[in-house]
Order: sequence, then structure tokens, then C-alpha cells
Amino acid sequence: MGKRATIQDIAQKSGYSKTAVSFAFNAPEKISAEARDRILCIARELGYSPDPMARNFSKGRHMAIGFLLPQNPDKALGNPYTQAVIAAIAEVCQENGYVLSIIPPFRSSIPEAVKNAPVDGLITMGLYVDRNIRDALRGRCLPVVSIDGLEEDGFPSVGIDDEAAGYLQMNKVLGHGHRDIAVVSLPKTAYGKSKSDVTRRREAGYERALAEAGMSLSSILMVESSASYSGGKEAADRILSDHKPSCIVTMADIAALGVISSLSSRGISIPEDVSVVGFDGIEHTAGPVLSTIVQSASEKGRLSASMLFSAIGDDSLVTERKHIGFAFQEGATLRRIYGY
Amino acid sequence: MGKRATIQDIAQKSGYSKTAVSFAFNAPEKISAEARDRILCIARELGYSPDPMARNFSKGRHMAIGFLLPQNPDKALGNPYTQAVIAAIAEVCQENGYVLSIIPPFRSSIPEAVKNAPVDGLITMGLYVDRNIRDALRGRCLPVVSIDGLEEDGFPSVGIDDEAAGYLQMNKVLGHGHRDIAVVSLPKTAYGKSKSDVTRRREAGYERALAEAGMSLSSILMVESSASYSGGKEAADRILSDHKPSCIVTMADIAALGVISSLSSRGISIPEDVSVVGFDGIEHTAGPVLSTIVQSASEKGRLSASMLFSAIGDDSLVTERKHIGFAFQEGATLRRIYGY
DNA sequence: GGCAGTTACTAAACCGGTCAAGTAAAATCT
DNA sequence: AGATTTTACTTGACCGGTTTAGTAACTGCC
Repeated sequence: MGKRATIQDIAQKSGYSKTAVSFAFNAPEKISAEARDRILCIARELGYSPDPMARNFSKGRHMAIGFLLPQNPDKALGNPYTQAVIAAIAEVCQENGYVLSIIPPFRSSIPEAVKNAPVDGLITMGLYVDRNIRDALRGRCLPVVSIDGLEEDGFPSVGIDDEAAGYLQMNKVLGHGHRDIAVVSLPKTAYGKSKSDVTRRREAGYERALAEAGMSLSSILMVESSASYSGGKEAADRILSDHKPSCIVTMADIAALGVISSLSSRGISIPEDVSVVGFDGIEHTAGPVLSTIVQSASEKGRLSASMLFSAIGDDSLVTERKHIGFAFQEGATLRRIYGY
Repeated sequence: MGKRATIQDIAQKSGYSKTAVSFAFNAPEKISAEARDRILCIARELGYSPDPMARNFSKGRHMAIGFLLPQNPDKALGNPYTQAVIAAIAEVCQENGYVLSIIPPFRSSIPEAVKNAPVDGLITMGLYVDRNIRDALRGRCLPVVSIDGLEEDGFPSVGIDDEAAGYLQMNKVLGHGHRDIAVVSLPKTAYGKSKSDVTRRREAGYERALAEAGMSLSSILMVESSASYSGGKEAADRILSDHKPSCIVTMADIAALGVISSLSSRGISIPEDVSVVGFDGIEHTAGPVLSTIVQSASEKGRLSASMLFSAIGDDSLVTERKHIGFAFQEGATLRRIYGY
């Protein structure tokens, strides 16, 4: 790895000043065509192109935005829905000439990750913002957009109306005649501990739907699991060690796939013996189409990234929660109980 | 967005020098406990933490490595296998205190993306390195590791023995009695035009397997498609407009899923009517287990990232191709033709 | 011919840290 | 007690660009 030529080298060799070289690359109109040609020619000869670090430093911009992982990459990126959101964000980054950085916790610390992230803005997803994280974010003076975050966090946020979505999900299940229901919910640790996080909002929706059917939350079995394939499997095992419900409702498609895998391996057929309902709307899973709540990953990603870039651009950021749409997808994994 | 405090501000307010402040943060042993406490206290008060850009600039490191996308994010990240590799790379990045940047083409130009990428090293995957890209890479003086690249590119490379894998894949198909075979291969544009790229190596393996069965490459239908769900669907459509083969072999699982979707929607059952074989070994697809060649995404990602970090560390990089293992996965989508 | 405006360029400040070299005072050694 | 080492800190160069403020030469105008 030889060392690179610097703007100085080009200036010297061409007989022009550093400024002239800079102009040759960035502001052709501020320099004569003759000088420009000469400089660019010598630059090509020496294999010079402006150092992105130095350029970014002097411009005060990183030309990168960050996607802050609330957990280790294997966990956080193990969810296809998260990956789909990231893909959408990456798309918007490209349109803006930016790069997307995946920011994992730094030595197990999210605040440290925030302090060191070489980015101009951050997108969080499913992050519970505690005091330390908040301080780190404030300390960076960076625009932040949260996906599935809390309004109370004070950041602009993108998400769905989780209460309504929870209601719709449970309402569909009840409408199909199910009464013996188990729910695979999300872990408190990763998605927040405060009262109005995603899980709580969805649970509120469940409660409302159940109430309309004369039931209550306490009448269903509720287990926590990470939003992952293995988490879903384990959750199913725990549920089945209790009893076999007629429907298992999950808060993440990837967990639903794990549930399905666990059921299948026990010879339990879906949806005949046990129905399964997911949440998210991940794609390309082959097999039976999952009955699930669909919330567009690309819409979530694109909208959050757009909001972030407009904040980076004009320095004004609304602290508002924007809702995107959602819908129930009739799949093959939810059975209608006849005679109900 | 107020402006951040600088090291100067802390120095002034605390009565110490910039260096002392720097030491307080980075080299506690070079400063008295008293001074350290005082400085850190004032820093906390003013919400100061060292600016990562300035720190990186003066250290000459970005603390980021890049994953160079050969196509737009939606295409490149639409493949679950790619995402799994990225997740594995991100894992290694975390262990090294680095960040992983997704580098899309910059205004449709990969060389421009390379020139501007704020990273200390690059990993490419399935990239065809033309002259311009090579020059850009050389110009950056960055360590590069290629996944599924060419030996001729001169970069250290990670991949499987694609000839052997192609042979194994086709051999299994032939061994199951299939003779009417269609292949969904990868696009030349994205994966290379030169003779010994991934596609060509696998084709060579096909040819060898076919030859052993007294057949040749020309006796099978070969269509190109992008390594994507929709690409697989379209490829299946093109194949079926020709005739209905007994087995469709693909070079990417995600394309196989697209093929399956196309077949299913026509009422063609798998594997009874048409068998499908994939390549990669993506996970969590629910549905029938795909018969496929499994090459560990996490091994590929981890190995390539490890190689890159060792190059970043000690400045010595072998220009060697490392092979990881692969295996055939007996799934439910490949039918044995009895009486053969 | 003198003045304003334009063109083409340059010198030097600046971004915010790190770090090598240097200094003064205190501690240790002989 | 004087020489040496150690401790605790500071000064200032440096990373490689961008950008502001300027200058000198040239152009156009009356």
C-alpha cells in the first residue's frame, strides 16, 4: 500500500496552487480550461483523487448516515423485515449520494456507538432510548429519525398505528372463530420498557378486540421472544408445553416462521391443527402465504430516510410521528373455524 | 441543532491544554487523576465528546469498512444471501470496533463510489472489476477483499470451488434421473464478462457432469436472470414458453423461489411435475425445504472480513483465493425419477 | 488615459482533533 | 547536595482538503 498523492503534490508538479487544484476538481468555472486540463492530466498521471476523509472533514460532512442497531448485528440483521427496511434506506442514500452505515453497539454500548458514529444523521429502529442514549444523541447534535419509536423520545418518528394494527390482527383471529389464542410478543429489553412502546400499543389493540368479544388479555397465553426464527421456535415450544392453542399470533413474521417450523417438526399441520398469524409482511418466503399484518418495509425505510435527509439539508426537523399504512393479508396459515 | 463544544472550549474552561483534554479521553495514564476528573467533569457539563470526524482525520482512519454493491441497493440487497453475508461482515466489524458501510454506485458509477467511499477497506461481492474500477481501487490504496471474484483481479478472494459445486449440483440432478433440464444462470453484466467468472466456472462443472452422463451443455436450456425473486419468475416464464422441463436448476436460491412461485401459480406442482434446485443455502424460507448447494454465508462474510481486518492491521495482504466448503442439501424440491 | 469590472489565480486561515518534542517541577538515586 | 529520572503538563506541527480574502493583469467603457 504505497502512499497516496496529495493535493500538494499535484499543485507542485503542475505549478499551480492548491486552490487551483481544488477548483479543477470542484469548480471548473472558477478556473481556465487550460489550467484545468493540465491539472487533471497530472492528477491522472499520479493517480490522484481528493481524499474523501480530508474533504469531508473540511466540509464538515461525513456523506454517510447511520442505521443504529439496537442489538448485535446477528440478531438485528437476522430479521428479514429489518433488512428490507435497510435496503429501502440504502436506496434513498444512493439517490442523495450518501452511504449507509450499519452502526452496531460499540463494545456493547449504544451510547458509545452513537458518540463515535461517523455519520451526518441516524435512523433508529425499535430502539428503547434511555437517558444515556438520549444524552449521547443530544451530544452529537445530529438529526435523528426513529422507526417504531416512542413519541415521548422527542424524535421525528415513522411507524404504523400499532394499536389499530394490533386490534385488526386480533380482530381477524377472533373473527375466524378462534378463542384459544397464544401470543408471541416482542422482548421488553430490545423494544423498550416504557408503557407505550410498540408491544404495549399492540397489546392495547389486542385488549380492545378481545373486549369486543367478551374476553380479556388475561384469557390468552402471552410469551415473549426475540424477533427471530429461533426465538419463534422456542416460543412455540414454550406454548406447546402449556397446551395446544387453536391459533398462535406473533408480533413478527420471522418469529411466525420459527413457530411454523416448530409446529411442522411435531407433525402439527397448519392451519388445520393450529393457525399462525404473523406481523410485518416479509417477502419471498416460499411455502404457504403467511396470514399477517403487512406494513411496507420500503415505505418505512424510504420515508424515514427522506425525513432525515430533509433535516440534514435544511436543518429543520419536525418532531412529529408519521404513520404509514398497514393491512391484513389473508394468507393460508389462518383457518376459519366453521360452525362458529 | 446548536453547535458542538470543541476540545478548545474544554481546554479553555478547564485551564488545561488541548493535549491534556485529549489525554483525559484517550490516555488516562498520561495525566493526573485530578486533572482527568476536572476535565471530564467540564466535558460532561458542556456535553462534549471528541468529534469522530476530526479524530479519524488526524488518525488517518475512518473506522469503517465498505461493502461495495455492484448494483443499486434494491437489486443487490434484494437477495437474502447477500444480506446474510453482510450480516456476518457486520458481526466482524463490531468485534473490531468498526462500522460497516453499504456503498452503492455513486451516480451510477462504481469507480466514483470507490473514490469517495469513506472507508479503510472494501469488500466486493460478485463484482466484475473492469479497468476503471481497478484504477479507482488502486488510486485509493485500500485493502480489498473480493467475494466470488476472479483470481485474475489480483485481490485476495473468498469463495467456493464453483466448478466443483456446479458439478455436484448437476450431478445430483442427473443422479435423480433428470435429463430434461433447464438452467437459470446469472446475468453476465453484474457478475462478469470474462471467461472464468462464477457463472463460467459453474458451467464448466455442469459440462463435466453432463459429459459423464453422455450429454453436453448444448442439450440443456440455459436462460439468464438476475439473482432475484422477480428474475427467477421471469426466467421460469421464459423456460415454460419453450417447454416444460423435468428439472429447473438455478444459480441462486432467491431465483429458485421465484421459479417456484411461477410454477405454483400455474398449478405445476413441485417436485412432482417439475423439480427445482437452488444454489446458496438461504435460510428461513418456510415452505418446502429447497434442494440446493449450501455455501455458508456467515463463513464467507466472516472470513472475508477477517482477511480485510488483518490487512488493515498489518498492511500485508495475501493475494490468494481462499475456498470455503459447500455441500448439497437434500430438500423436498428435487424428485427422484423412479424406473430410471 | 483613467477607472471600474472581470478574470485567473494565490496565500493563508480553517476544520478539530492527535502526537512528537520540549519544559519545569518533583521524586529518586548515589 | 548534585545528578538523574519521572511526572505532569504545554507548545506547536500536522493530517489534506475547502474557502475567504485578496492581488495582479487584463478588458471595456467613456
